[in-house]
Amino acid sequence: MASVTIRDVAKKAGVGVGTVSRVLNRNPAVREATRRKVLAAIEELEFTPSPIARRLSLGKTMTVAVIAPFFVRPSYVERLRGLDTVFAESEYDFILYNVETTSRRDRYFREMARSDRVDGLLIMSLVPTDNTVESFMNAGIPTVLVDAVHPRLSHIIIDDQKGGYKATKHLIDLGHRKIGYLSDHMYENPFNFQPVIDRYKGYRQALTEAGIPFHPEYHRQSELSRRIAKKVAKEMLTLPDPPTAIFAYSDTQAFGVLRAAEELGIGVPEDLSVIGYDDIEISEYLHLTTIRQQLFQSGVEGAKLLLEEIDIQHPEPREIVLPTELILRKTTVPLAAP
Amino acid sequence: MASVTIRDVAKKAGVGVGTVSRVLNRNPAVREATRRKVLAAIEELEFTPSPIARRLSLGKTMTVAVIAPFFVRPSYVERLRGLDTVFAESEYDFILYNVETTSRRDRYFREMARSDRVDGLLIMSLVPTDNTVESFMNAGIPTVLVDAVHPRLSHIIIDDQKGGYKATKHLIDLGHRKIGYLSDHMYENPFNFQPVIDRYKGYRQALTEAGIPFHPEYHRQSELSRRIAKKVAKEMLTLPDPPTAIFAYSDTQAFGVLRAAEELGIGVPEDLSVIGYDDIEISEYLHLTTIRQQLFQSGVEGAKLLLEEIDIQHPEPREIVLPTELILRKTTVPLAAP
DNA sequence: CGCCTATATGGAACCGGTTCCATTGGTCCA
DNA sequence: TGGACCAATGGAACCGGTTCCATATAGGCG
Repeated sequence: MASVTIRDVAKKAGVGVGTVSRVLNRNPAVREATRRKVLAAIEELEFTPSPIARRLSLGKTMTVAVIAPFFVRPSYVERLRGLDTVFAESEYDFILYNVETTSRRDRYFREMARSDRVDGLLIMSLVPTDNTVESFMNAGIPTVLVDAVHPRLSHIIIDDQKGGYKATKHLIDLGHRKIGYLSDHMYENPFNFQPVIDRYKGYRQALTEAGIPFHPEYHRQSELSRRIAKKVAKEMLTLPDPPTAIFAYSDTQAFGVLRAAEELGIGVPEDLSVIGYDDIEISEYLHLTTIRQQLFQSGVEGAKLLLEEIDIQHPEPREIVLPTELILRKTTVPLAAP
Repeated sequence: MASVTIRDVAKKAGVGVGTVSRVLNRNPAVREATRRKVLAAIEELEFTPSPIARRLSLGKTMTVAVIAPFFVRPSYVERLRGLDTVFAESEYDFILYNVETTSRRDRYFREMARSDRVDGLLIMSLVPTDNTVESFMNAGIPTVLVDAVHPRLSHIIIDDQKGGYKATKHLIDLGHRKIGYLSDHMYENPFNFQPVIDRYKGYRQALTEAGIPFHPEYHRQSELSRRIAKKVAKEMLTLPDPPTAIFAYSDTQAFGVLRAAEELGIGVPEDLSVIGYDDIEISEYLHLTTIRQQLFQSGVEGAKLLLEEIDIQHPEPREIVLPTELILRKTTVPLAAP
C-alpha cells in the first residue's frame, strides 16, 4: 500500500518529476494546463508527499525542539500553551524535551547541537553555558530563550525585578515595615533560575528605597512546595519580632504561608498580610493578592521570535521584556495601628 | 562545519560505506580491527549520523505523535508526564498535538494517517470514528488510546464507572440518601468523553443498589469551571428539598460546590458532604475528600503499550484498566440525625 | 595441497523528495 | 524569414543513510 511516489505521479501525468515537484511547491513557472494534469494524477493516485524525503533533500527538519524543566508546574504549562498556539499555525512541529535533572538538561543540549536534528531550539527557564551557546551557533541552530537570559541569544523575559519590587512596594505602601520574603533556594539552585535572583533584588530595592533596613531573619528560602513553605513560614512567624507581612516567591508557597498562619492562630489579613506571585488559577478562588505574569504571552512571543530567526540568516539577539501586574485581592490590608 | 558523511568516514578509514554503517548499527559481522579503525575515523572527523537520512532509508520516523485535548488541565498534564518518562528512555521522540476544537482533532487525525509521518500514535481521551481507525490500520500505524475506548485499538482506561460508584457508595455508607451529582455535560459533549458517561453510570448503579430512587433534580450538569459549577450548585442547594451530599465530577467543580455552600451559609461538612474526583494537587490543601485516579500511571502504561505495538506486527488489541482509590479527607461526614 | 564454505567487506542501488542544467518550443522584433 | 530570447519542462544528480549482492579472504577438512 501507500508509497505512491512523485515518479508514479510523473509517469501517470506524462510529465517529468521536476514538474510534479514544482506543482507541489506552487512554483509559478508551470503552465496552467500542465498543472491541472499533474493535480489530476495526484488526485487519482491519492498521492501525498513524504515529509521525510522532503526534509532530507531540503536539509531541514521542519521541527523545533522545546526544552523545558518540570513541565507539570502550572506556570510552565501556561507558557507551553502559548507556544502551542503559534507552532500549530506554522508548518513546524515541536518536540517537547522535559528536563528534571541537570544531566538530562546537558544530554539534550548536546544532542540538539546537531545541525540537522532540529531547525530551531526554544529553551525555557534554563541558561545554557557559553560553550553550549557556542555549539548551537556553530551548528547554525537558531535559539531563543524564554524566561532566561544570555547575551548572545534572543530572549523573552518577565520583568521579575520590577515584579518583586511591586509586591514589596505594595506592602510598604500599606504601612508595613516588617516584611518577610519567602523565596526559592538562591544558592542551591542547580538550574540557576534567573527569576530567583531578580525577585530578590526587587525586594531589596523596595526596602532600600523606603529606608527600611534588610533583616536577614526575614528572608527565608524554601523549595516550591506548600508543605516546606509552611514549615519555613512558621519559623519566620514565631520569631520574637515576627513580620507583619510576607511576600512569597510563588502562589504555591503563599498557600503554605496562609496555612502556617492558620495553624498558629494568626489572622490573615488582619494580623498578617500575604502576597504571592504567578496568579495561578486557584489563587483567585482563595482570594490571594498576587503578582500576575504574562505567562501565556511569553510563550507566544517566544515562538514567534524563533520562527522569525529561523527565516533570517544572522539575527541580532533581541530582548523582549513583559510587564507584571499587581492583582489586588483580600490577603493584604493596611497595617493596623499598634 | 557539519555535514561529515558516512562516505567521508569510509574514505578516511579506508573501508566501504557499508562497513561504516555496520559499525554504527553494531552489526557483529565486523572484525574487531576494522571496527576500531572505523571508530577512530569517526572520532577524528567528529562524525555524527544524520537522523533524517536514517529515517528515509529505514522508512521509519522514530517519532510518535501524542494527540491530546486541552493539555492545560491538571489531569492531562499528569498523564503527559507519565508518557514523557517512558518515551525519554526510548529512542523515540514525541510530538504533542494539542486539540481544542473538533476541527483541529479531525485535521490531526487526517494528517497522521500518512504511513510515514509518524511510527505510532497515542490518542488521549478522544474516540476516533470507525473510519478514522480504518485509515490508521490501512496506513499500518500502531495506535493506542489512553482514557478512551475503541474495540479495535489497545487502550488504557481508568475504571470510571467503579470510581463513580465508589464516590456515591461512600456517601450512602455515611447515611446520605439525598445525593446530588454535579457532572460534566453529557449531551453537549462534542468529544464524547467516555468518563462522563461512566461516572454517571456508577452513580446510578450505587443508588439502585441501595434502593434509592434517582431524582432528576439532583443531577445537574456544568462545564469544568469553578464559576459555573458554583452557579449550578447553588441551584441544587436552593431546591425545596436540597441534597445532603454532593458528588462532583471533578475536584475543580467540587471547589465550586464548596464556594456555593459557603455563600449560602451552608456548613461543610456538618450540613453538606462533598466529594470530588481526580485528587489534583490543591485538593489535599483544601481537605477535599475525593477519588484518586492513577493518571501518571495511565501515561506510563500507554506509552509502554505503544512501544510494544510498534515492535510487533499485528498486535491483538489489549485493554488495561487502572483502579481508583477513595481518599478520605474532611469534606464528608456521616449524615447528622435529623 | 586443493576444494569448499563461512566470514568479512566493498560498493551500487535505493529511499522519495528538490534543484539545477540542458533542451524544446514559441514569441517578438528587425 | 531568421535570429535572439524567454518560458516551460524533462531528468540526472543529489541529500546521507541502509541493504543486499558480489567478491575476496581465511579457515576447515579430507
